[in-house]
Amino acid sequence: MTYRKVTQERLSDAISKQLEGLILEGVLRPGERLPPERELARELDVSRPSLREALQKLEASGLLETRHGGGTYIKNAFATALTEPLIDLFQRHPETAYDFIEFRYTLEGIGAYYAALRATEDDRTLLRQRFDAMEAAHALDDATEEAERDADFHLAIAEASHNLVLMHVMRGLFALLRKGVVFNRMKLYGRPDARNLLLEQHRAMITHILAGDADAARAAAHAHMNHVLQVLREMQLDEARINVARRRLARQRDTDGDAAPRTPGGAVTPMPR
Amino acid sequence: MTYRKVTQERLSDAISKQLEGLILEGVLRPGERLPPERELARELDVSRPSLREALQKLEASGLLETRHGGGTYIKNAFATALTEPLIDLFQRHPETAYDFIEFRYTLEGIGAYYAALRATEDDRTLLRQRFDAMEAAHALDDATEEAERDADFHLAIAEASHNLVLMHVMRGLFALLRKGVVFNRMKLYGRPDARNLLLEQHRAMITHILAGDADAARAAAHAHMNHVLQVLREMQLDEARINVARRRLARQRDTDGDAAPRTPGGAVTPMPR
DNA sequence: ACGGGAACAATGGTAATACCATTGGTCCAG
DNA sequence: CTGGACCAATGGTATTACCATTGTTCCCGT
Repeated sequence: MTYRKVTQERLSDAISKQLEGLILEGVLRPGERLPPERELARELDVSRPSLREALQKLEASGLLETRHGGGTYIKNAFATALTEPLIDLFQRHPETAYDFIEFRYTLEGIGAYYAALRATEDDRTLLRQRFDAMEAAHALDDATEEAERDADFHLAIAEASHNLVLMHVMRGLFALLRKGVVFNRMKLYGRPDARNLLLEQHRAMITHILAGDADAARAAAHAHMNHVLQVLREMQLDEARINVARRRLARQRDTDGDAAPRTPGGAVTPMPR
Repeated sequence: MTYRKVTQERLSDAISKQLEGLILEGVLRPGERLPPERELARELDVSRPSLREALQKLEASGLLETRHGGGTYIKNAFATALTEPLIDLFQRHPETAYDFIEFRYTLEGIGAYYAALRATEDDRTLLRQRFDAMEAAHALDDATEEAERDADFHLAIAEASHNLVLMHVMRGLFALLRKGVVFNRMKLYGRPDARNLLLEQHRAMITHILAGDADAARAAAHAHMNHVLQVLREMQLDEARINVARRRLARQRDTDGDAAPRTPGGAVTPMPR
């Protein structure tokens, strides 16, 4: 018979494990600042040295960053590892903005779908908060602020989907957006009518998510991303894509061959073109 | 002119760097025992806490092993030197395996869909090559090799989808998979019947992609991931997830409320459960 | 009113010390 | 010779104090 090892886990390991879990689950968000060591130690009811050992370990694995005298901050190692290569890509090939939206189309759809099914009460509260904040920014006519709140809203959905991988990837992508690497959201908001439209699309998403209607939520998300793509296209951002010979070839097959949209029924998975 | 940053390196970092050097240079050999902390601290002329922080970091990166009351020992560096911090993060939180597969379900589906529509002749050639390689490994009964070729095959599909963002994210995911989770795959391949089944699922995918049947390709990808999930589930890997209270709550809503699978027709976007 | 700098509070980094827990050996009693 | 108790060595934890850096606030001189 095998006996359960009573190991007596090391305290610092237990701490780091717990913090690690919180980061993974997204309770602690990237960029967020941790409570000061003294306070955190008191709350966890451990000594500061033990806590520090735990923090050291997490910092070693790239999940934290400490600034002497400035606090401890959460890094998103996972998201950056996954999206870091993309920065380079976007800078050299701006035409990938199309791919970006196409990719988000799928992710936003699935995120909204799962969110409608899985959102806890906490999630719902957060969602409402984020939407209200976005609406407030909208009323203030502050494009930059609204773009930020927009991103927050989408991230809240990703969190509510309770798929950690999806959430982290989404965070990585939005980190790119925020840095303005991909394209300028402000341009999007610069258009007079588009802003209202965007808000309504967001409203549709949250409504269906809160109602628990997964299919409708996904459809709303798809419609939203579709619209974003439309605007993008009008801006001739996709012109640049012509240069990429290989991809043009590929697209030709796609558009020439099957002129009819390959989008099955209402439950569209792939992005209509 | 740019000034050299007068960083004021952290003491514990300096210590760990030095020890690390000694280990990697082979001055300290694997299996060897380090002097007791008190003594070492005295020799290096640092306090024991500082030394301990350094040791913790080295232990976290797998270069050391400490036994309570028994001393500190050098571990074989090369056995663990390659494991990146993110990898063991997943190892320590096995419950993310489910999310991982769920996420891949969507990505593989959409990847196969687009690949069927957009694959160039070059893409098709590469796909065939990768599949043949996988089949060859299968015949050789080499589980590790087959897992590698398996990953290559999936990446080829992502490339053929001609969505650069999708491709890069997929690469990132597989980078994680190759190192950390590969051993999970081995278990997968360890099952006698499963191997054949997996191969057939892959065959279905490539067949439909080459035939340009996007819907069928996506369905095949979904079926494949679904099967992987099934096996994973049988291994009770998802048992560990129970501990995460917040997420359990969320899932309950999902499974209790909507017992009927929320998967519309054949064009399944969300992952059936 | 404005700008600059000094003072201060907050916060991470280092150190010293004491005590606890585990390990492994030694030695004694049976 | 064996079992068990004791003990020393050694890593783990906690407490405390103080130093170093950062960021802010607020006052003073212009």
